[in-house]
Amino acid sequence: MNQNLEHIARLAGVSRSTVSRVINNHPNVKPETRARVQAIIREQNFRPNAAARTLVTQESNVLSLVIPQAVASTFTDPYFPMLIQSITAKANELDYALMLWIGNSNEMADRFAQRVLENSLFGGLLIAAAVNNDPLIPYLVNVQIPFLIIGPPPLPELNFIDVDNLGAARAAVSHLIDMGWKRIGTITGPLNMGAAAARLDGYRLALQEAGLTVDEALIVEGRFDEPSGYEAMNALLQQQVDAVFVASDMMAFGALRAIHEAGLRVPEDIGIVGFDDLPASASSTPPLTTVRQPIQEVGSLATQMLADLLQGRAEPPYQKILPATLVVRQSSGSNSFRWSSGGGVDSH
Amino acid sequence: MNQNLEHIARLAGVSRSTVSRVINNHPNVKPETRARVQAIIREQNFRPNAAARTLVTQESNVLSLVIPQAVASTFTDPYFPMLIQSITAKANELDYALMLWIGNSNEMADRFAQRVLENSLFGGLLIAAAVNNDPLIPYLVNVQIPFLIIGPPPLPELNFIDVDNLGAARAAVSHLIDMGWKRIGTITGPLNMGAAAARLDGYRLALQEAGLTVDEALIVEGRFDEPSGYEAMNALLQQQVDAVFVASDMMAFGALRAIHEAGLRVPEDIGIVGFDDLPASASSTPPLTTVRQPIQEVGSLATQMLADLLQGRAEPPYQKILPATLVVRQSSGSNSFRWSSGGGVDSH
DNA sequence: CCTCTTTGTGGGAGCGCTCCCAATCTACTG
DNA sequence: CAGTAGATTGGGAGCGCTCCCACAAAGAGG
Repeated sequence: MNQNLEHIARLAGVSRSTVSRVINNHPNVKPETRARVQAIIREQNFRPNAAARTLVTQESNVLSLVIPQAVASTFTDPYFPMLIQSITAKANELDYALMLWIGNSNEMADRFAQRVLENSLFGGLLIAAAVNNDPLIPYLVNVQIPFLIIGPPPLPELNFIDVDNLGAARAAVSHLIDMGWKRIGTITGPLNMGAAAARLDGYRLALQEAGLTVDEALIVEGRFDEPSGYEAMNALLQQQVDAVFVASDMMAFGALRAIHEAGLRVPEDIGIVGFDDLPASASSTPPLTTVRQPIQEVGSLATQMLADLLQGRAEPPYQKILPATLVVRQSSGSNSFRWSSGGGVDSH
Repeated sequence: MNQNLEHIARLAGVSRSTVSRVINNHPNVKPETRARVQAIIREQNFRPNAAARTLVTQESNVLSLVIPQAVASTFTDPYFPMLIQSITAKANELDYALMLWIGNSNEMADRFAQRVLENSLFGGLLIAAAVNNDPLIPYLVNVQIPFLIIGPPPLPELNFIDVDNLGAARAAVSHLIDMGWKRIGTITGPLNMGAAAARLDGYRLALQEAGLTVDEALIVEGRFDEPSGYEAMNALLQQQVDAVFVASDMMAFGALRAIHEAGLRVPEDIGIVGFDDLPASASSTPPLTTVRQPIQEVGSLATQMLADLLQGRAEPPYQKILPATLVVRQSSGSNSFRWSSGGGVDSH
């Protein structure tokens, strides 16, 4: 039953080698021979054995995307879905297959890393949302598999693509200061993740630059998801903040919910800036001022960069930082007089 | 540089075969030999070559999840993310790696199918959200790769897992009728998808059973996403519907937006029932009455069923239909008097 | 007509692994 | 203490492919 090159070769009256040449589009096959072989291949529904091929060439067209430790909520937030989608799209375009590894908090990180390693057949890896001290990174360095980090790299010499988290956070907080808010708090992501830490640094920097003191009581750590934003905002309301920089839009939605429940209005009573610019952020109540992260571009570029690395078109360390821009809408303050982007019409 | 069994064997002073036995946990290796070999493997950071292994055993621990044609919006809807997450979790648990294939509307379906086929090394496939006439299905049948459909099967004898779309839709619409609504429309999913068609059938059935006529003008086709729900609802408002059964929660959110924009209230003026029971549906305004689909369970079970098939623990056709239950909240009507589930407290 | 290149084709070797069988070693039986 | 079953180990074969080299066939040039 199992077909192989030899089988096709026999049917076409040629040799294994010729069939191989036809499949791999090598030159030096007589056009009519090529046509005959191709016909048989189609007719027999023959697909060359990927394992055998990989074995001999020592390379596969498989990339892996690794998300070391996802919680259930990771997937109600569109960030990862959008990232995954842009990665699969680019991978398909470049003719790579994508292997998806999502770590599970219950599983030991170490065992997970082992499993990923054992199964990533020669391809490269994309690591998203790595936490500090993830055991996978040292393993990979050790084993010399090409890989690229999506986000801030835990070590300086690694390949990575990131957005300018610090700069964008700083711009967001400066904007809140410009809008006249005084007591500005922040809701951070999990601080063992580089992106969350960088955004917090940006927050501190902006306050310092404006000559304001950083009050540690106004810094509350969240988990990037909606419920944690809700909780954190409730804590900040106790601290009488009048504005908040929230490190993700999902948390900002949670914060909005907490603020509304407390009977306060945005942006009349409290100013708020998010981070991500999710599709839903433009139509929240009120529309959210937020930092636009080019999520899809990050995914797409990450894939391209890894392919460059694998195919020798780039040398490590291969690093790129994309800008992230502030999108001013209504949640950060009544702004019709100074930030008149577009029509500048206030909500009715 | 490249390590192999022979290399480890030499270092441990044993043969290739023994190393293989250690790696595969075969019995009949003297405990101290086993320990020595394991030590060397760890020390050398050795990982057996997956391709070679697959080549000889003719089986791999790779499953593929195929989403034949996703649009960008597919991934702002939590349905697929939740499905993917439950599948990866189960796959990891069963020691399978997961390959993810997301079709792209621009790419020819046929070429996509070919690529999937060529790269799915011996493992089985999970097909989600298949559209009718997808060329992948006949290919798979032809090539005899084990696969399982998530959703209604396009052919009767295929392996599949589905939820009772028809029954649940019928219950949802019956509920609207029970709430006293008369002119009940529906927003369907893309009707070339089995699940969408089945939900529409349920809608028709419920109306017929209640002795109501089905008005084709009250049936509007959407694309399962928020914007299409918004558009469809605007069309239905023209038709003066007083209630709507919406085939996905995302579309229901869009419908809610359209209704609010039109200055109408839910559930005072219009009753609405969704489908999916996404996490956000419990906290929408008003909380959405919807059909709870056990998305995660579907993903998890699908993976388990495919593994059963691959490992010969089940014979095709292997089929399962899960119940979906109506969750009554506030959007379907003021219900404190007849559907007093829980406290039955109305919104204040 | 003979050499020399070019084009097209076939077959051997070998990628790293598993599986089978044979060989060896051990421990126990009568 | 021979005899044997069982445990342990080693090496050959072969999975299906690509790559290299050898060779045949077909032109090109003198």
